[in-house]
Amino acid sequence: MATIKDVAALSGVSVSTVSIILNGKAKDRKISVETQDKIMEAIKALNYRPSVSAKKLRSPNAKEYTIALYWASDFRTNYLARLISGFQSEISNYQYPINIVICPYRSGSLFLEKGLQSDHTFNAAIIANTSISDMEYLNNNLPKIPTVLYNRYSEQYNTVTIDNFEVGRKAAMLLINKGIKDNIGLVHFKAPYLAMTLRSQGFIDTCIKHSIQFSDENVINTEGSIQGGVLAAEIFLKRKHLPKAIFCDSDSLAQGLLHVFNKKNIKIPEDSQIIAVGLGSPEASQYSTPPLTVVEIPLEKMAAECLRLIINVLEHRTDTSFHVNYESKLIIRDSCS
Amino acid sequence: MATIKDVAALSGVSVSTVSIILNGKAKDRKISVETQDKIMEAIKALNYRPSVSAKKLRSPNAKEYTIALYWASDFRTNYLARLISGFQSEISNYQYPINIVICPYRSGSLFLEKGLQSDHTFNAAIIANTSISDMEYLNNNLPKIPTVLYNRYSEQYNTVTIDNFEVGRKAAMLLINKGIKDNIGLVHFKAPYLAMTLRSQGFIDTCIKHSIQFSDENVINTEGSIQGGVLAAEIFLKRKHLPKAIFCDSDSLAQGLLHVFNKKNIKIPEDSQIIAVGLGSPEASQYSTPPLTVVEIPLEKMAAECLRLIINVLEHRTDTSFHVNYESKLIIRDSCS
DNA sequence: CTGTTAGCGCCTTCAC
DNA sequence: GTGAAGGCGCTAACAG
Repeated sequence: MATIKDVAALSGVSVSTVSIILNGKAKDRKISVETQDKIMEAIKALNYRPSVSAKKLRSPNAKEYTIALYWASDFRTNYLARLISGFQSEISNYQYPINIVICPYRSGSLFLEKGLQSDHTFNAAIIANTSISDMEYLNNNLPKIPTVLYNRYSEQYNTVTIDNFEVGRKAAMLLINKGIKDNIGLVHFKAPYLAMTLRSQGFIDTCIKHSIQFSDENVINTEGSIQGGVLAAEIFLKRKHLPKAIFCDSDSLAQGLLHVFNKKNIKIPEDSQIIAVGLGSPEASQYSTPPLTVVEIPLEKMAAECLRLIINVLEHRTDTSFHVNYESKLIIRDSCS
Repeated sequence: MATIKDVAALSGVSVSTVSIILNGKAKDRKISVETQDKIMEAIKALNYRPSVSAKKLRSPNAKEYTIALYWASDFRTNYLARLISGFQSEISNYQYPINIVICPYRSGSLFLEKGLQSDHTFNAAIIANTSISDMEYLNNNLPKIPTVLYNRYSEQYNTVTIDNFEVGRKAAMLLINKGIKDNIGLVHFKAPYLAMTLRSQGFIDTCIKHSIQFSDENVINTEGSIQGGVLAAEIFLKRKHLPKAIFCDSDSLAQGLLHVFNKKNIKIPEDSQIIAVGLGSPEASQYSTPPLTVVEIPLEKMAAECLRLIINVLEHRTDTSFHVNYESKLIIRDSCS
């Protein structure tokens, strides 16, 4: 990048002259129009852009933190919206600016992200939805900046989590307590994410533990979108018997099921009950047709906590690493009641 | 904020010693443990935090832009998610990092945002969902950094817009072409946002122009959430005659109507047709019960365009200010077909 | 083992 | 009208 010095050299004046013009004080200092034009030309020719770092360094520096949120770009921006809400509410508690920078990364390629390995980009980082290989990378390459993991656990990191296995277990227990004994369906997004696998595992293990039939035929891997739920529903409809109850690893998937079942006049919950993990907008689950029973994940609170804790680290209020665990909450609505 | 110099002074060593320790090179340089402890203590005592600006300034500076997105915090984070998607896809076209910082602001209080009036915070800004008073402020106080307005028009700014009036007109024309002649409802979020007002206005004016009855009783102001739509639906249900068609100024509102109408076994579109402005997840409208007819706003494309254009400005590829206008798109689905 | 110093890009004060 | 110099916080030689 060209500097003010380059501009000065090219236009044959001194740096201070350039600086004066850049700051719109040309009139005050009575700089000749020719000089100004010369300098403007040089600026364009060199594609000069002022360095915010240099400016910030010089200015009486107010306190300010810039915190990166690493977000796998194949994850639903719906969930991201909930984290941002959480950050917003936490940020309002502070007197100084806290900048959240959204850093999308390709799942499995977190190692490409230079920001984590440099200490001149962000003050701290919050890392969300890492895949198993991303976790492996992180465990072998500690970032240069303070870091919290969002909904992932590692001894070596600060973490804010929920018990994902328990999420699946809660869903299974609801069905079990309702006396359902067989023909249970499971829809999930097949991907290398531990959190998801744990939820499904919690569901399956709990079913099996209570000697509930669980046929592989009723486990459907699909995309993590409403469309994915639509596809899953169509597969279920081709079977002889619709599952009596279906666990969806996200509410997006469940919305897809609801759509298809409603269209085909399949009654929910009479013909098939639906329960989902609450990751998207809680309002959307609450007001779907019919309202969706969910194991709600407190994404906003977790995000706010991540931010609060990482700021504590930045301010030297925390010495050791922390591991905070949140509770998921079963919300029973008409889709499974 | 304390500096490395303060730390050095307090612990009675030189700045370089502190720097060595901060960068984890204590072992290499064989700094005594006592010195290290002394320094660590001083760091905590002074609550010292390294300045990223100073570090960045010193390091061989790769090109990088930090762009602020000003987003009114009372707006739905759903819509925000779509902008972020748009940014993501655009960012992937560049070889250097483009950091998007989400700056939430209180609607009507954009003037409090110091980042716009300083040039040592962000390289550029994208400003979204300004209220009428925010626009007034902006027109009288040009920011110090290159700026684009998102879905707002002003001569003095770069702008990326849609024709909001036309959005309402399109919705009205659909109903008119279907031969609906009276008892039309309108649900919107009453707030000082020009874009919304324009959409409603476009709808109302078009109805009136085609000599369609339009009673004020059928215009409902509510919150801009699904809950708001639920409330609106309940108000409609208390009337003698349900509107034959209802225009919702956002799909969130429409989801609330769908929920209530479905529950009360009111048939859509037979008993009442629903048409909405598509601001939330397009997938959610597509797969609701019934699928929702929307005038879809290309939020992602507009966001990507904002970013592309503002980078052109930063790179001196654009000289004059620009005004780009996007087309909304009527998508007819079962709720009004 | 630790200290001194130059310089990253920029702006401001002072001098010419 | 314009230039020279100092310093913002930090690191990396280079000196001891």
